[in-house]
Amino acid sequence: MLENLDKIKIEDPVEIIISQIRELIISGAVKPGEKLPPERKLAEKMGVSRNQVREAINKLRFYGIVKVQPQSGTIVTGMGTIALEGLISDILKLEQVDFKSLVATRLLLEKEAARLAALHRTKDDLIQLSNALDRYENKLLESGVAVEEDLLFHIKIAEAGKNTVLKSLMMIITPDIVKSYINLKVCDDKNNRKTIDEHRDILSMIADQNPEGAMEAMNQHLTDVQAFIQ
Amino acid sequence: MLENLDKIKIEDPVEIIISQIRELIISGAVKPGEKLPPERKLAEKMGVSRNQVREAINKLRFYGIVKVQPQSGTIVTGMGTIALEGLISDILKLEQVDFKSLVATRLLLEKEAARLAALHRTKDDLIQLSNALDRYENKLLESGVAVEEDLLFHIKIAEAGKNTVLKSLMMIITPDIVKSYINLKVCDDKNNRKTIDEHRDILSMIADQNPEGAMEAMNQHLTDVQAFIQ
DNA sequence: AAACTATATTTGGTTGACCAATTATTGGTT
DNA sequence: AACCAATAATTGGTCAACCAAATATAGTTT
Repeated sequence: MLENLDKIKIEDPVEIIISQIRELIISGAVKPGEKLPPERKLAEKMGVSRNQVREAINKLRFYGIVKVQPQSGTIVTGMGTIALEGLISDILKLEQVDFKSLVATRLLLEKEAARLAALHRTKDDLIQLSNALDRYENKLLESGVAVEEDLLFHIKIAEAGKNTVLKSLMMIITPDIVKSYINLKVCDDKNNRKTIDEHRDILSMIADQNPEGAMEAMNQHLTDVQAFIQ
Repeated sequence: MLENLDKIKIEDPVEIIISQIRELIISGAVKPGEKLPPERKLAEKMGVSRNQVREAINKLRFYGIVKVQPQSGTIVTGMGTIALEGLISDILKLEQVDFKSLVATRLLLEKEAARLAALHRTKDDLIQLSNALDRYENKLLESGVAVEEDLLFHIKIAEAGKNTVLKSLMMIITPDIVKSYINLKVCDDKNNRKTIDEHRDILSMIADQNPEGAMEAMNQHLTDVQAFIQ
């Protein structure tokens, strides 16, 4: 009998507050550049504590939707409406990502990162990459699993490419990659040898300053991983 | 005489706290899966208020580095160390992005988005894109500036591509694009006609389901914008 | 001794009051 | 009337005390 009852979705108060503020902005009541009502007023109007309003504003600030000026007010930034369009309810933070999109996007970013690394790597970058690769191999042979070290190597590649934005984006999706990989148990002993070789291939292409080769090596590596998962 | 004095970089307390917690994690004192010391202890040890520790933990939670369990404790997630490597001091949030990296990365994402849109667009997507384009043109001809509407059109393209992660990433860098464009005054009357035509080209390629053409049209469009800036 | 229950402690969350910087208002001076 | 300085009100930031849930501890029973 009890299993007929639907689970009640308890909604986080701050999410409700966010959507209320969102309404204020997209309805045009508060236009970009203007100030939001003060925290106290918002709290009073909505009948909640000021701290909760505060936390909601914090989140909005995090996404760059508003900008707070201490002792003055919080102004909504110009582009706010764009981000808000997507904020409908999926609290951003690329939650609930579908795996296909994730790996496809990763492939795109990683290939470019490898290409750029081949073009712009310095001697110091090569040392860093080599060290990261060593750490990866040691950890893998030792404990059989080295997801983090693996991805750290990839991050180092992005660093060598000298494109800060690309690196940031890779770091943003990395947590989700890790999560997916752990869930799907990517790591398998018989694959270790192969992935190590592939990593070395990538590094050598970068060392040779061969952008197309690096891109292709990365492509090979990731499609291998991809194939293994499916 | 006074201009000889260096500006003192006043560091935000919570950033210091973050780096301290970061030290705890990467030093291995608190391993992934384990609990962080309670907020009160951290506050006492560092000689700061609990609220500041609290805010630091909030930020770490945003980045997915820790996960708080109310009335129990805050555990560090497995992938935390990776993100922390890059968190050294540049407060993430792709602050202080260099413009070159930004436009280069945008080009990469937008081209792929256009390609995917040509492959996967539905009839409804075409309607949405057409509407977005209309809004852009109207706003541009009316007020002479339509940065937001411009980017909203691009976001719609990403949506039509059906790759959620790619869209999220585009939404992440969009605010910085807007900021840069406004600062550099991209919009200019004599360019309006051209950009409108280019937008229409992109849309028609997507409508024709021509992925290579869409990619090339997008490439053309963005390199034009890029050239105008420099 | 083991298992369970009741109590005490610890933990993150919440609240209301206070602080300093900013902004608005007021009164006076030129 | 215009400008300016002094004061009052407002605002986001900070803090210490309190709350309820989760956990650890002690006590009791079997």
